This record gives sequence, C-alpha cells and structure tokens, in this order.
Amino acid sequence: MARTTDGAAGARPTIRDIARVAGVSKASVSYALNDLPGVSEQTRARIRATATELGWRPSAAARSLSRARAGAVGLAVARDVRLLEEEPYYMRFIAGMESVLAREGLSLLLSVVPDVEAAVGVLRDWWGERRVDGVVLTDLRVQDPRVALVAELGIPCAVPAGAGRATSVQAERQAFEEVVTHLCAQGHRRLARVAGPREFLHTLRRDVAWAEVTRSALGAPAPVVVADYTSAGGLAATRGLLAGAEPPTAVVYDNDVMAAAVVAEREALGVRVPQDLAVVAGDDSMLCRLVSPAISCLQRDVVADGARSARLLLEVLQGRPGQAPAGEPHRLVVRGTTVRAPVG
Amino acid sequence: MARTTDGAAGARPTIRDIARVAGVSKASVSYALNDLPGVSEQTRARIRATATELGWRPSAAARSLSRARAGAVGLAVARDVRLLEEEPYYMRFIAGMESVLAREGLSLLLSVVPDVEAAVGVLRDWWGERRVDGVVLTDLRVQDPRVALVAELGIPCAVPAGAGRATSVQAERQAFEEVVTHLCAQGHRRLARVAGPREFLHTLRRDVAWAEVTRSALGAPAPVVVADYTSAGGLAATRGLLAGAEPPTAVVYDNDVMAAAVVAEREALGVRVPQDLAVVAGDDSMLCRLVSPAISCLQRDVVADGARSARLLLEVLQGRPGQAPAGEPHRLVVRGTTVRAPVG
DNA sequence: CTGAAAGCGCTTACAG
DNA sequence: CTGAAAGCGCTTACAG
Repeated sequence: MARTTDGAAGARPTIRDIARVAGVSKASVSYALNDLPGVSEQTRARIRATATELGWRPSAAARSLSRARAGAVGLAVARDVRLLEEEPYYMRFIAGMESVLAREGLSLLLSVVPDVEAAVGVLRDWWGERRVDGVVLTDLRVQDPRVALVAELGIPCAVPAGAGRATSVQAERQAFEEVVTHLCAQGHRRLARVAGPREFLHTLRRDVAWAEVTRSALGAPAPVVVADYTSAGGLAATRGLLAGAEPPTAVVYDNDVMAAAVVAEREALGVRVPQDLAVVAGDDSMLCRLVSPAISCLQRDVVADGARSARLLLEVLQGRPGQAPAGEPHRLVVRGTTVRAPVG
Repeated sequence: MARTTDGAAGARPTIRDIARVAGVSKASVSYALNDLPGVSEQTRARIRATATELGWRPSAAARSLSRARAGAVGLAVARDVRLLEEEPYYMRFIAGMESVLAREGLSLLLSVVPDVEAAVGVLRDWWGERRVDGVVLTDLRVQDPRVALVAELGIPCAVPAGAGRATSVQAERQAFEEVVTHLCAQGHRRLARVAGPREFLHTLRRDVAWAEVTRSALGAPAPVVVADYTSAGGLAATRGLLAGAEPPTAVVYDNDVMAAAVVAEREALGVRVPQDLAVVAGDDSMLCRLVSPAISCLQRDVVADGARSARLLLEVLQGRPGQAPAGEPHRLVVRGTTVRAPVG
C-alpha cells in the first residue's frame, strides 16, 4: 500500500508534500489534519489518506513554534539520590501521569535533582525555553521556592492532593482515625509517631491531624518525634521513644523505610513485635510485606494519584483552574505488626 | 539592574528585541550568543549584556526547528507497573543520565509503559514527531522489537553496558566468579541459580556465564530454574529446588526481590539461613539490608551506569558510534546470608 | 566584521 | 469551501 519509495530517502514528508500530492494548498492540509472547518469532507478524506500514505507525522518543533505551546509537561523531582533508592514511589506515579498525558499527545519531561534549589533551576530553564506548558510539583516543602517561582513566572502548575504525600489535613485525619481506632481496639493507650522532616508541608499537615485524632481518642495529643525517613533515623528515633519514662506500645511511622528498619532490628531494640511494640507504616511497599512480621500500613493507589495529577494539570492548562480532587483516602491494611494472631 | 518593565508585560524577549536594543542585526545576535565567529569581541559582549538584561532565553521550539534537532533524548521504560514497584532502579539511573544531559542542555523525555509493544509505539511517536534526537534502551529482550525499530528508522540509540542489567558476558562471568569462589570457600558444593525470565537478553548472558563458572569450579554446570523476578515466583522456584533429590545448599537469585522473599519466608520453607541455605542476590537494595539476616549481593553503581549511558548516547549523536564502555564490574557484598558469623 | 534574506514546518487570519 | 501570505523565533549561507 504505502509507497515506501518516498520515505526510504529518509526525508520526512511535510504538509507541503501532502499538499502537492493531494493537489491542494498547505492551509487546507492543516485544516483537514487538525479537524478544523474549512475543507469539504471529500477533500479532508483525500488529504488524510495522502498523509497516511506518505507516513506523515507533525513536526513537534514546528507545531510548538506556531502554536506557542510546547506539547509537554514537566516533573522535577527534588530528592537526594540515596533517598530515591528507598522510594519506589515515583515510577508508579509517572506511569499514572503518562496514561493521561499520552491521550492528549503530551510528552513528559523528567528531571531528578538532589534538592529544591536545583529544581528551581530546572523549572526556570524549562519555562524560559518553553520546553513545557506546565509542571507538576510534588513533595512540597515549607516556604517552597518552587511555589514562589511558579507564582512569579505564572507557570501553570498542579499540586495534586494525593501526590508527593501532599494530601489535605482532612485526608490525613481520616487516615489517622482508622489507625488509632484500630490500635485502641487492640488495647493500646500509649501511642507515638515518628514523623518525617518538618520541612515537608505534609509533615505539618500530619502533625495537625495526629494531634487532633489522638487527643480526641486518648484525651491528650500523643507524642511525635521527628526523623529523616531513613532507616538509621527511624531506629534512632525509636530508641529515644523506648528509653522514655512511658515508652509507647504502638508507633506510627511516616514512611515504610523507618517502620521496616524497626521491625528488622526489633531484637537489637529489645522489643518483640507486636507483643511489646505495634508498628504501623505510612506507606506500603515490598518492604512492608517482606519483613517479618509483615507491617500494617496505610495504602493508596499511587498510579491513580499520578493520573489525577496529570488530569488536574490539563485542566489548569485549559484555563479551568481545577480544584484538586480530594483523592482517594488512604486505606489501612492490617498485617502482623499490629495484631497477635497472624493476619491474611 | 534588569529592566523589569520589559519582562513584566509577559512577552518573552526574542533575538529581534536584542538586536533592536543592541543596535545590530538578528544574525549578529545569533552568532554572538552561540559563540560563533563573525562578531567582534566588543559587539559580542554588548549583545551578551543585552540578552542578560532582557532575560532572554532561546526558544526551544525555534531552535529545534531551524537546527533540525530536538534537544532532547528519550527513555522508554517497558515494564509492568507492579514490577516497577519492586524496582527502585530507574530513578537512580535517570538521576545519573540527567547529570550528563543537563550539561549539554538536553532534556529527558520519559515514558513508562507496560510492555515492549507499547514502547515501540512511544519510540515511533517520539521519532516521527522528532521530539527526541535519540533514545536509551534498557532491559533488552530477546528479539526485541525496539531494536528492530531503531535499526529500521535509524534512530540514534545507546544500549549501555551496565544498564538494565545488559552487562556483557564477561562482566557476568567476573561477577559469578566472585560469588562462586566465595560460596566454595564457605564449603558449599551444591549451588543453584534462580534466574529471571529468558525473554531478557541479560538472562541468557548470565546463563552462559553461570554455566562456565560453575563447571570450572565444580566440574559440572550447576542447575538453573527460571522464575519471574517476583517474590511469589522466587519462592516457588526455591521450593522446587529444595524438594529435589540433591537440594542446593546455596542459591543465587537474579534479583533482590526473590532473594528477600526467600529469606523472609525461610521458616515456611523449612530452612535456616545461612546454615541450611546460603542466599545471594543479583541486585542490592534496601530489601537486602532490611531482612534478617541481611543478604549478600552483587552491587553496582546505578547512578554511574545512567551517566555512562547518557555519555554513550551523546557520542552516537555526535557521529562517533561510541563503544559501550565496559562499565564497572559488580562487586560482591558479603552479608549474613552467606556466612555463619555476623558480618559488617 | 556586519546585514538583508531565505528557510525550518507548521498555523491562522484574510481575501477570493 | 479554497488559496496566497504572513508569522512563530531561531539559524545560516551569501553579499557587502
């Protein structure tokens, strides 16, 4: 069917070639191929057929230049590589984004840099050269310079509800309620939380939610100690808690890595899990399932979060400054670290 | 300093604006800003200053159109999302790529799709619309349709030595030699390997290397069973091995997930680790460090692999069809699953 | 060393 | 419904 002799030369066909072969003007080709009015159905069909026959594909550069749109969005991940190793989160988030972007013919630019300052540089470059039409921001920090930059330059931007752990206080509250209810039902009264760094906005949101939920359930806010998401940090924080006057019988960790480290090192810490210490992780992952006992955790659909973020950005790009949809709540998955009898 | 009144209007400055302000032609601006001969040092300095003052940045689209280069490279990851969760590999690889690409002003397009067929579609789109100048291919399959496509369309492409586990036989041999020597020194004579799917090229390379190394060390090639990289698959394969007439005393797994699952489920499998069964993982990760005992493994610098791949692609783009550099060999890290006495 | 001009491959008013 | 023309923001021979 296709006349391969044309393409074989290596030269890409342009709308000019299509116009010549179909015997119409370039403008008509453009209208026809973009489904715009201005060409008869008959002509449109002939042009389409010719385009297919020649193997034509629009030039992203030409289209971008004349439409003044990049046809791409960016995701600048700001996180130390060493922490990334422990975060299988992003690839799934990206897979979710892609499922939405692909339908719109948008590409995804990805940048992985160690810190927020570097991310600001990346955003500046991307936007300055108009390589992207908008960006998705995750893992927001307190006083995040990316937020300031995006506002200053007017970069279309989506900060998803569920992405980068930036859920709303409401969602955090709901999640903690599930956790605390479950722990209290197991007879626990002395709870504690090992939090992530306070530089993250979501840590602060969780602080609020945790205080509210534990005060309401136990009469007073349960203690919180800050750690850094690493296994070493999680262990140190836990040691501190256990050395206190009234050591907790149940600890909730802001991520999976810290929780898994504690379960793995329970002997060194001098506790039995779950008999002496119940453990809950803020994320789910292989880690939670592989250590023994397996770790009870808050679970959510990261792929769906990515898709939702992309959709949100699309709405912003179309001028509808979309409300961040609430996002599905985290679900508590009960495993061996919070109940005596084996579960599941 | 900068006259913000210009930029505040929102209109991006172009070389036309610079030419007007600096009192020269557009061509001179282009020469000056691209460090090409054809302008006096004095003029060049003035033009540079003007560009900075106006906050000019080149338009990626315009540059791409006139230079006929996209200014971007692509990485199309072909892997099921569920497996991705278990693979913290890619983000680090990407961080490595970026460190090289950023210096050249190249962007990275990322696509995460479930299988090779979808990846072929992505590559076709990227190349058809000239969104990328070249691509990096990882996780090569046997008869990989991406390889065929890349050859057919002439897409510049780099398949890194160490990336996506696509190391050369030589590197695999060296790695297995380290492992087998270590295990033999511990008194093991009955070894086995739980391999990844045979659809991956690197699995076949490992098959060759494994057979050679074990034959040389033990007189006959040690057995291999194929699994699918998942914890369930790894467990099933191990159960099969242990039920055999001469069960192995040491098993080498092609990835970390399978090894970790076996260590985590050692009681259910009815073995003590390392007394009854020594375990070695083909990848390192948090998983290997968190289970107990910690898993001996082959370790390598994934970030460096990513950087090397990007460098290789750059050479291909510059017409020097660069040899894939050998890549650093894997290092054996000895932990608790292969020695009785606690290590490190 | 410098400038006027054509071109990259599209889109989009504007006349017919 | 259709076509000639200008424009998007750069690059690059080609004359001066």
